Amino acid sequence: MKLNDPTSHETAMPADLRMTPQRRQVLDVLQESCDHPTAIEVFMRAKERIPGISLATVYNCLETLTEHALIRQVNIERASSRFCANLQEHVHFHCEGCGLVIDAPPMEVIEAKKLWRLPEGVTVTGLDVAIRGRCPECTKKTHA
Amino acid sequence: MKLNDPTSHETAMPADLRMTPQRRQVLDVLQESCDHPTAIEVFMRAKERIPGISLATVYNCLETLTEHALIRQVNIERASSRFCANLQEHVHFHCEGCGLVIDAPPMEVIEAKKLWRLPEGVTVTGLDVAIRGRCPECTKKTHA
DNA sequence: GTGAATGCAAAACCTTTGCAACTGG
DNA sequence: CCAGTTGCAAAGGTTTTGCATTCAC
Repeated sequence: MKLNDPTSHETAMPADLRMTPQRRQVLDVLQESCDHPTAIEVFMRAKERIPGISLATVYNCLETLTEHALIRQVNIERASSRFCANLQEHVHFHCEGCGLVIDAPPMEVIEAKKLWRLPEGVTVTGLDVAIRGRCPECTKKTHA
Repeated sequence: MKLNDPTSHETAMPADLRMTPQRRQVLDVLQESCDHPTAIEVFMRAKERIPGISLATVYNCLETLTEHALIRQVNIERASSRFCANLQEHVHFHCEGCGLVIDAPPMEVIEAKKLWRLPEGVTVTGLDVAIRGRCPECTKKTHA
């Protein structure tokens, strides 16, 4: 049996993670999808394999799998959109410790096409960047 | 009277935007806030000034002000979080035409601290990037 | 056997919508 | 005056929660 083969749909579960059919299928669904499904979409696809699976379980699985780094949650916040009146070009630094949000201006013009490999022919109209980390205060606390 | 002074709380409304007390206060709240409030938070702060203001109006104002580029909406999607099992380092390209999401790997290691001006002492643990634009197909349609 | 995970239903949220009343230009 | 905006209430959709049942180890 293949273990830890990224192309396999039989990724080994970490030892500290109980392997249930629901978790297995949720992970499989995501490994077979390339369209970044929402929780609801994962639910519908998983339901084709485990008709009795519940939405709450899918949410549980997604959370657990994310915690164990088997999948990634694409949006930084599950929460609601935030707004700001700072119209200068800038990105956002989110402190994982205290939730602080700091505006960070670019050092130089950021050209997405030079930094990331994009398909030929795409048009880039904007860039939304969220930097995750710990603010100076929370960094100190971590070291303490 | 100061017009178009970004530090003023009396930013001139564009000629094509009807200036109502509600819009004025929602904009003022955002210009006085540096913590990127959510719609609900804007609502609560605006309520202190216009007790009768309704949440629906705040949503309306946020949408209108965003359309007129007087404020920015921080998260790309109002919609729900998406998930992916691609654990390779990559960012996401969202097509504004058809909604397609494409994974884009970095050309080289991205160092947030070199690209954006961050406060001294912060720890960076991750970078979430969403590139907005039009995929090759939708780019063609736009030119047609 | 037992602690953890599931399924279900209900609740909690956030956001949108429909519509009558109101108002800024 | 009147198109556009507001406030309210209700609906829509997503996510979370509580709890009895089931299950993986």
